[in-house]
Amino acid sequence: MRISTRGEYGVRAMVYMALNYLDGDIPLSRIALEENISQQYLEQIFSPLRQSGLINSKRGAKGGYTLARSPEKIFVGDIIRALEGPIAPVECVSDQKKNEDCRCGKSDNCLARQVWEKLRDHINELLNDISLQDMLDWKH
Amino acid sequence: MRISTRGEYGVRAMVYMALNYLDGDIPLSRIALEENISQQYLEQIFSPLRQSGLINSKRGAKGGYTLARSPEKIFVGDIIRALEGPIAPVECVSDQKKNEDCRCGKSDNCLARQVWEKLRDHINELLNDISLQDMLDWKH
DNA sequence: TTTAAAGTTGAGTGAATTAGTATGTATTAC
DNA sequence: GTAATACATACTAATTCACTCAACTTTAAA
Repeated sequence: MRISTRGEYGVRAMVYMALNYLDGDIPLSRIALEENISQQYLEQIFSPLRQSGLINSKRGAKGGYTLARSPEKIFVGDIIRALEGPIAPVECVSDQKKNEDCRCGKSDNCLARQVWEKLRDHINELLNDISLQDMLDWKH
Repeated sequence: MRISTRGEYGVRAMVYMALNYLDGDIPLSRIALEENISQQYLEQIFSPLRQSGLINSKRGAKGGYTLARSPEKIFVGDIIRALEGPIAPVECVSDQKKNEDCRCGKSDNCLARQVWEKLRDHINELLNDISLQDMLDWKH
């Protein structure tokens, strides 16, 4: 039950962006430096964040990234899903999958499946309810 | 955010054991057949389940496995933890780890960490609350 | 108009993990 | 003694992870 470093770094980077929301465009070099993450790896991470519409980019000198909307409108769930795809503890309860694709072969009376569905929904509800602004507010 | 097939198969096998709780010793060959899981792989999965005290084993002909206690006293969280270790979305909120080991270097004001802690606790609370008996009761 | 700073893209890579197989040993019922 | 079972260890092919590397495009500023 681990998220990858993409998700982990992505959340940290987005929190950093939220903390510095008023600074305008923030170059990756700055995030890489302050969060101690490889800049080239961050580039890979920011690409799907941009494609998901969570951040805007500006190319060229003095360019960088900005949050696409205010921190209270961006949720951890958005970030994780952008970076790791649909949140699902097993393949057969992922959005793209239908019951029939289940490894277990039980089309509708798979008791285990109901656990995975509950777990999936629980995780999504939690992560969809934590905004970047919520996280900023936690700061003592 | 996936669990491994060990956890997935482990839960299915344990549900099977619960469904057939009154049958006495159940050999792996039967579970492997009915749940369509490799018997050799199941052997690897049952070893930590036994070491965690969730099942008892009897060797030799007519041997097999039985639940170590009744289905209402065995929880999905027990099974997952036995097979995958502590449930934690990132390493730095795993039981074994201390704050200082965190990749981010922020000893106590890591905002991201608080998300992972909430997520960890949420998942554990859910899985610690679903017993095998609960699952049997779901059966239409 | 040049230059440097920045984003964008795709390929490559070594290490680790996953999802199993394969093989052999020990124990027990009959 | 034999067959059925648990137990244990080693092996492996494929995949994923966590990056690095290299090339290109765009833009601001000198």
